[in-house]
Amino acid sequence: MAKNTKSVAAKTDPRLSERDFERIARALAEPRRVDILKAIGSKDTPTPCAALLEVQKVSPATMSHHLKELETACLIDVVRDGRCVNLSLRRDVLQAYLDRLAKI
Amino acid sequence: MAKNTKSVAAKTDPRLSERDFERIARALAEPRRVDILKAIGSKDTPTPCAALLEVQKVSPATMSHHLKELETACLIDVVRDGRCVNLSLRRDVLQAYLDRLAKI
DNA sequence: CACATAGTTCGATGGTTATCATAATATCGA
DNA sequence: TCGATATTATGATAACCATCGAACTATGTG
Repeated sequence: MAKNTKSVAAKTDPRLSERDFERIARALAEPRRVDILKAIGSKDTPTPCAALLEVQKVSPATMSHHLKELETACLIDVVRDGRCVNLSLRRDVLQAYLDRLAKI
Repeated sequence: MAKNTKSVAAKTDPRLSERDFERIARALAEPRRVDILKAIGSKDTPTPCAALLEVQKVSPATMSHHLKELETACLIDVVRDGRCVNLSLRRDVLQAYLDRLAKI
């Protein structure tokens, strides 16, 4: 997982590779993942995975799958804290994606 | 096809329904369709379908399929002129999608 | 009318993926 | 250490979708 994370540059002004760009587009193509992003982005503090499960009606396995997709697309940061996992939105990456699309 | 086209408001400041939003996201998830959009958007004048086929290495059937997806997502306007079909990018819809994503 | 040209539709095929149940892993508290 | 909690990995299933060839429609040209 670290392999793909590295393909996006540092937190400020990330340059998206073609692969990053495609991954982000595919990640955003699933409404459920957009909902998850919205939930994560609505708070300033990292969102616990468990909190997402209370809102989204999916199994933990499915949630884990979606979170991995979002992480692979570099759209979220994933930080483990004991048993819990906290998610935060990478607004810089989202913005980089929007900037790229706007150039069409 | 007209049914879905109507769900997007007039050319200025289109309001995207949830369905529109999801359709656009799915349309953009396919790199080939993004390439097609780029080609269409790179000119100020409508792009003939045949011109796209010269660049994109897909069969006419596949091209037709992708164009339909883009049209259904309201991302392009399709105008028939005799035997030819001319495509133009709906920048207002693309921008509406970007605006919506930026609110996450 | 006969033929060519430009796209579309249909059906089939192979690949991708969303979903879940179950099992596994990891961490914390008693 | 034992059991509970949180998440992840695995394997299976079903739905979705990109692609193409072949048949079809519509339009222009001789």
